[in-house]
Amino acid sequence: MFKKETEYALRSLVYIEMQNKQGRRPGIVEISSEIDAPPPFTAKILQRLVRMGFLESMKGKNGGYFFNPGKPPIPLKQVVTAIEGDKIFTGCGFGLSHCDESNPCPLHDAYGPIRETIDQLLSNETIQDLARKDNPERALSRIKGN
Amino acid sequence: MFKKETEYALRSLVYIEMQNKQGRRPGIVEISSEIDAPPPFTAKILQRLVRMGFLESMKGKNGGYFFNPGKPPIPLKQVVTAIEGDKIFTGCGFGLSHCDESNPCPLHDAYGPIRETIDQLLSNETIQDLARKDNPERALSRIKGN
DNA sequence: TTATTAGTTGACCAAAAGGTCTTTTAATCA
DNA sequence: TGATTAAAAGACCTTTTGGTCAACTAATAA
Repeated sequence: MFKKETEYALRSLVYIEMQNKQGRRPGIVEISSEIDAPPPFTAKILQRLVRMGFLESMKGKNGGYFFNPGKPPIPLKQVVTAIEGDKIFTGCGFGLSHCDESNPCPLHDAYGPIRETIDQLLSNETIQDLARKDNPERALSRIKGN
Repeated sequence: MFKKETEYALRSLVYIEMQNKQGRRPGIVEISSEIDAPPPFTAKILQRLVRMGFLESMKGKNGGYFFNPGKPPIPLKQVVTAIEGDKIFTGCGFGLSHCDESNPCPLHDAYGPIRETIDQLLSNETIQDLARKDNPERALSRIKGN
């Protein structure tokens, strides 16, 4: 569904939000270990997310990653489009150009609802929603990757 | 949604079926041009599909690709899994392992229906269905890629 | 004010996906 | 049978994705 970079980004953000709510600012080593991702790759991805304004970071002792509590919750769609673009929300399931209601490709009618469902889910769910879904211990035990 | 190889495979198969129904056996040059894919890459993909038994080919004059009319229609899911595996039908949308009903990851409940919809569509639709969806001229004009 | 902690940066490497090219093999028709 | 047509096969190349590494910079606490 998503590429690795997007998966790691989503998992990192959810984990960081969970820790922030406990008053902690997790660092790269902790985050990458908890979400089961390679530390240097995780660092690179988080740097990008910081530059794009999704979250903030602090160097030095007690440093780490954290969300600006003043900002609104972040829909998953924002993260996905920032990393992968909007092809998944607009593109044709069959890989065809010139595919719309008036000139549908053979798969258009069938694929439309799928695209709709994906779009709605990722528009409505936020990082903060996901971090809230469970109590922290249970969520933590299941956020590990494959 | 799919990788290029899968897209080209599906488009090639639909085009070949459409031509077969007109009593023709299209070759690589014709197919790749009609579906807007690179000829050598298309050749490679079709060779694989032939080896996997999805269709047959003939060398020499009047040669080309064709389906064995005795075989049953081919669900899109068969082609997709043969090329990409079944990750799209079984994997977790969030990229997590250990994700099932009894131990759901944060996205599990929301993603389930999407996976279901995709699975059903690709299980029910066949190459032959798609080739039948329109009259050949209209279908041909819209099967071109992006 | 310096040692330590922790994020930043950019160059680099490896694997997979996407794509090309050349040689060989097989079928058919003149 | 030989010329022609068209697929088969495999080596090779390029780009993207995934991932690593080492040097650098900033914050802070002792």
